[in-house]
Amino acid sequence: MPNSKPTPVTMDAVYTAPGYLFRRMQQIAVALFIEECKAFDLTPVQYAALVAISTHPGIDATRLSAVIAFDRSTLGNVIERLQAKEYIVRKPAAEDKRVKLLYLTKAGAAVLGDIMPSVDKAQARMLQPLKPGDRKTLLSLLTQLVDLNNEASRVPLRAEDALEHLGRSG
Amino acid sequence: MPNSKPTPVTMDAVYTAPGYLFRRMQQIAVALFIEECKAFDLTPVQYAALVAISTHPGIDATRLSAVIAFDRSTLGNVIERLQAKEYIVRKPAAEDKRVKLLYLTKAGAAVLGDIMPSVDKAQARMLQPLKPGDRKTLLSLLTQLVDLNNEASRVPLRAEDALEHLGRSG
DNA sequence: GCCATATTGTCAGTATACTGTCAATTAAAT
DNA sequence: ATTTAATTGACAGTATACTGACAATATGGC
Repeated sequence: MPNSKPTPVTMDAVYTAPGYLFRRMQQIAVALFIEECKAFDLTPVQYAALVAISTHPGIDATRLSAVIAFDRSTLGNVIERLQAKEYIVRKPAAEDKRVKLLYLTKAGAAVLGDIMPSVDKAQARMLQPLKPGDRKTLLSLLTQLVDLNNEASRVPLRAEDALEHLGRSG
Repeated sequence: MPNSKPTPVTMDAVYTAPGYLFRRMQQIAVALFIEECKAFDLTPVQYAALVAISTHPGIDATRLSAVIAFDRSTLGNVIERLQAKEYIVRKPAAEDKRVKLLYLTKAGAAVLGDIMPSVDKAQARMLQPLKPGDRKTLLSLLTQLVDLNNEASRVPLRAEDALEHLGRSG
């Protein structure tokens, strides 16, 4: 045995791990979103939920969680907060007493229209430090990776689920 | 005004936003870490903290938060849990009554050595779906982006802060 | 129609994260 | 030396996230 010493642990075990880098970028992305959108009192998660409800009026919570890939448990609280801010309303479904359907209010539609430029600014800022070509490359690889790893998270994205609610009385 | 209609909102406003993609990848990264490391009862955050304490024995909580770029408030709870698992100990500093210095226990060093292969497996799995060349490209761009956006988060990474504790009695 | 199964929303429990605040303590200014 | 400012660890409050469980309700096989 020429060398039986254990490999010394360095911080590179953390700094070069993709998981650590994704965590950092998520922190940075949220910070930039909050900073650019501080006039609107909406978090990134609440924004995504609003967009999905706007795109799929009358969707229910379970479908919504599949469409934006957020945990159903978590989403309950998000919906409560959006309701408290009077950006959405919940109406019980006619043919299924378990289900509550989600709709944007006028105020919700208004805030969604108003916040868009700030959201775009935040999204642009987080890629800003890269050269334009690199931005495209990163976005492309990131999109592929999220798609190819879709099943790995607890709540895989099921965009097509959004259409199911159209069969309801919605 | 040739067209005064508002732009219709689609889910692309969410799906193509880098912030959303980073959130998804973070969810996926944590899920894969937990799955690969379920035998060890360590979260990604706890793992990073253990590595940092191993690399910088006698570091204090504030320095630790700078070294792994975690919020100081959050880190308090993380340290408590690592202490409860008896992977670290806290000793009051001699020359500064406010400070508590952090050290790995034997059990902490052992679990860190044992968990490494599983951590590596998890990190490899999350990039696995990409071609090897694309993995390198993504990792390179991600590393650059995190570095260039360092100041944007509440707790920027300050790797050099780790050296300050060497001036203590530690 | 009845029973096993699945779905829906909800909740309790744990673990990150960030904001803001605080007391104790130390360092800096003068 | 005394006032001022900064640092440290802690805490309360809010907001994601995930696990596992639950009652109410629907649905399927038979």
